[in-house]
Amino acid sequence: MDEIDLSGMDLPEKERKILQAAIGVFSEKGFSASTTNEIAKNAGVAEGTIFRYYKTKKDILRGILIQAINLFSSKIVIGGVEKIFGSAEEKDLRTLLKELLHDRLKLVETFFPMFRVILTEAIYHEDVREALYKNIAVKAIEAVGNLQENMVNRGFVRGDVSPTALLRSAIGSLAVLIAQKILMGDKFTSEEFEAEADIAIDILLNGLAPRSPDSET
Amino acid sequence: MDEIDLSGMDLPEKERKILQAAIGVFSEKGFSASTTNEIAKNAGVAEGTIFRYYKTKKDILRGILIQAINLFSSKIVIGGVEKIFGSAEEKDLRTLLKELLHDRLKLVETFFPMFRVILTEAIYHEDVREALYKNIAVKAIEAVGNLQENMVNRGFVRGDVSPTALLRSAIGSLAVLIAQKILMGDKFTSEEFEAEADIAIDILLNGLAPRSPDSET
Amino acid sequence: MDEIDLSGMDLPEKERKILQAAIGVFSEKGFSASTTNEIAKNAGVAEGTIFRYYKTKKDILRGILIQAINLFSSKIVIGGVEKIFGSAEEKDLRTLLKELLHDRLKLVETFFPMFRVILTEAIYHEDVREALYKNIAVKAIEAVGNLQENMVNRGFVRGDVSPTALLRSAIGSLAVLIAQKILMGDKFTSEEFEAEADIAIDILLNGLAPRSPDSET
Amino acid sequence: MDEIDLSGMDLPEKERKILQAAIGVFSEKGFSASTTNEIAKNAGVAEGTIFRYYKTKKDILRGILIQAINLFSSKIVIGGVEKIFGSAEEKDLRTLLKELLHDRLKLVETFFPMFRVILTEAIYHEDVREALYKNIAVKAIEAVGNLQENMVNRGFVRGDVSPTALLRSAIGSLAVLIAQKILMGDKFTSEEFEAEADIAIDILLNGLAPRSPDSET
DNA sequence: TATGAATGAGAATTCATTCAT
DNA sequence: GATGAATGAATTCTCATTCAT
Repeated sequence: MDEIDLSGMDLPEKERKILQAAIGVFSEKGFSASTTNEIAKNAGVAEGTIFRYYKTKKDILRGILIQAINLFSSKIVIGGVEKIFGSAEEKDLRTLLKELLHDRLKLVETFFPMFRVILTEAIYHEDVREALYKNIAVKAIEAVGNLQENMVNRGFVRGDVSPTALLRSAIGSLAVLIAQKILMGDKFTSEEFEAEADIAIDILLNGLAPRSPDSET
Repeated sequence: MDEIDLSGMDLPEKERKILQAAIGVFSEKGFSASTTNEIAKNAGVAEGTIFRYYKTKKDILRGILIQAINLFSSKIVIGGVEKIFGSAEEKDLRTLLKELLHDRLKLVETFFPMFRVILTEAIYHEDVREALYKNIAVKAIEAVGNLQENMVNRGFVRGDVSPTALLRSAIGSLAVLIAQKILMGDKFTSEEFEAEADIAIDILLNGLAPRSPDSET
Repeated sequence: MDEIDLSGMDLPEKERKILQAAIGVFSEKGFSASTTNEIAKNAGVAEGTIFRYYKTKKDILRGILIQAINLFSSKIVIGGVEKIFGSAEEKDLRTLLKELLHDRLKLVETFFPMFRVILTEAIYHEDVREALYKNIAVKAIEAVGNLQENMVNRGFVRGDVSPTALLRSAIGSLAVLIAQKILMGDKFTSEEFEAEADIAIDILLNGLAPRSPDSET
Repeated sequence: MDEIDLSGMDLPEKERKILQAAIGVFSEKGFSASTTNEIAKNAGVAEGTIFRYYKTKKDILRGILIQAINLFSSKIVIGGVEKIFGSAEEKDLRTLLKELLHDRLKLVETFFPMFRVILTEAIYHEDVREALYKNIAVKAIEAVGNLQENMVNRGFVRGDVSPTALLRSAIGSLAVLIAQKILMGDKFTSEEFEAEADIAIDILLNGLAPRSPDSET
């Protein structure tokens, strides 16, 4: 659950180790409760070395945020969505959403420590929210906008709602499920999760209201 | 947005002041970054006094959590839902959900500092999640279960999903909206929020998929 | 040589101890080379206690400077001069200067650690010089101005030079001697010092140039 | 005001740069507050290089002191005095002292950073004072002794005081003026300085006491 | 020889907690 | 009970010095 792979981001060897260790420690205890001493130990460097790369403890956090935004914005997060929806000519939306859910779950699991750090910061700091919004949310909305027309044409989604609303509802439905799986994983067997996922997607697609009898055939 | 009223929970005057101040300070900076000195100042008591009521700083947090669970579990949180759904014989589900959304938004706004503290703790601590789950989630699911039969009979909701799933989807849809409103409030005018709320509820009720043409008449 | 008595300046017991210790340590090693740990030890308080009274190490220095200016400005420094010159109707200038020299020497010896600290700071910091100038030099020049008319009338000093010039020359002549005594004290027996002092005062009064023969009788 | 020229002292290129940079930095912040990192930067060498030439930071200071003593002892300090007093057969003492004052002022201005460093060290360290005394003061006294007989014969100075006393009084009178000019230069216009210098020299020559009326004619 | 990354001992500062009043 | 001064362990950060390249 530790050891996020940052090797893609070409940082000096030591800096990467420090960042990686910091993500682990911050994620475990939160920023303020973490000590540079512990980060140094986990990174396998001297405490002083940390401060060659990051002027202050706070700068480490900033470093993490920057990496996170790089990581989540274009390449992985948005890219993943586009790959799933772009390549899948033949699949119906239900299948696509299921794939998406699993993909996102894996993403969150992989980057869980980083997520936790960022989430906490976002909860407390306007400027972090702002940065996430600008760098991730805006791009995601754009990406959904691009997909939507195609989806509408294929009869997959309603055409009468904005990409924002569409995205929000999808995120809401899936995020709650993912959060539950991640945070209370031990209450969920895999099969249960699959079943719950199917239901959640069904509700997302068809709504809570009963279908009018004739439309179900 | 400050000054949560805990007067219902009969605590010694000073203790209440301390808790209230602590909620404010923890909410602003997080637990670890907050100092007992600042709490004392905000509470208008001497620093030493805090330690008459709470053996350690951590105990203050525990005190907040206990209050929070009391507050959120039965009376306010679940109670609110029951009142809305119970009393409203004549309204349709769309209206009820709208009312619920506004009620929950007001709740979150009122208790925002407390929420923030609890949320952060829940993110980091299994035992807090456990406590919240047992004391709040379980009750909420029960409450929804009780409502559901009635709703199904009135043709408001599908009868083929569990209360858990139902609750999860509803929470997902509405929570994202509330979070957005709370955290990025300045990007939302009231009218925009109303419009977005209507759409979110519509999606929640009817789904993302296009209704089959004949069912719309 | 340590233990400056600051008891006149009513400071809290602990604060006085800290200040006193700081003067000693700063004087011995200079500000930057001194550690708060050593100050605390010398003051007999915990290191943390220092920071209840002075937010930063630098503030301790500021505290010393303030005390020093209080001490040196009115009461002791200027006051001493006035007492010597004011009360002594019958004595000639030579005697007065001798008394002054001894008084100043004692003053410098008593406050040597404080002196050293202030001197070093003054050498490096414009603002300290400014403060000393405004609070001490200006007053001293005034005081000399007040004395001068009386002196001129009694035929003791020339009336054709400004108080500033007069003060400067007097300080120059005496300060070098005092500095030598303080810094190289072990090269000076008391008798030698007295002899040198007499000569220095004679030169100050009569100049380096040979007196014109007739004026010597 | 920076950039002391040490090129006379044949040191390896890098070593000279390091010393020069160190003088600048030490002079600005004092020894303890200066960092080898900053010295390296100012010298345009790597931090490690410093330690090839000087085993410790303290050794850099020692290096400066050695240079300073070389510089000030024979050549510049004493030499300057001898040149002024030796060559000037026709001038009177007032003129000579004026020339000396200007020469010394220029000297102090030129070597101000070095001066500041040495002065601070001398204030704190007996051994530095000792070194300065032996290498500079003793030679200066000798030099003055050599001049004095000639001066006395020409009716310029009193013959009844020791070279030491003579030197001390001269230094006292002129040093105060130079210090004031250097440290509070902005309070002095050039003309004011000249006027003050004339007065100081007059007092040094003729004393503070009024000349006996008949001797002035 | 020169470099500069890495080190770790040591410095200033913070803060929960204690306790005499 | 309430206070707030005092504590000192713990924390962040600095910097002279070393050493592999």
